[in-house]
Amino acid sequence: MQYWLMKTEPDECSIDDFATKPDQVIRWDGVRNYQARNFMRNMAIGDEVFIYHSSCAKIGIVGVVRVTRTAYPDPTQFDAESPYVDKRSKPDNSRWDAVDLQFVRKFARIISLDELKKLTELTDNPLVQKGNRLSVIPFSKVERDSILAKV
DNA sequence: GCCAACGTTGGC
DNA sequence: GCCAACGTTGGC
Repeated sequence: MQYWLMKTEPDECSIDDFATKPDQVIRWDGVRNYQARNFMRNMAIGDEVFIYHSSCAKIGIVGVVRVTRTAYPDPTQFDAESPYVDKRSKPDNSRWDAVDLQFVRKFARIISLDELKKLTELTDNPLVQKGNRLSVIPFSKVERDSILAKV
């Protein structure tokens, strides 16, 4: 079992999109950063993923989802209508990947960025470091447990 | 809306 | 391979 965190703008995809359809899987596409993509390629079925709401009024960790399908070519990169289209990516040499995710739980409250910054277990985690833009972040079990203890 | 920090691109 | 220019992220 591995642990991860993924950032999302709740206008695009929020924990409520998962919570309102807990039996459905949601394709997590649109990741266009190589480091984040490589982390996605390391995900396994059943891995836990914290959902983090960014660029919004209430920034922080809002719940947990799990991986139901490991990395596969992100179809939006070939979709001319998609804002995520990448004309340099070819179907026989795909550049970007998606994973499928399913709801696990929504926290009773948001664990805010301010709180996360105060957790000593997270001091070295990119999430709380200034200027970090990584949208898929691996978490150790210690880091993960420190967050669940705050819920 | 601002802007610092960052990743990517492309000319050389 | 270097690095300036550019576009994007994301907190404030």
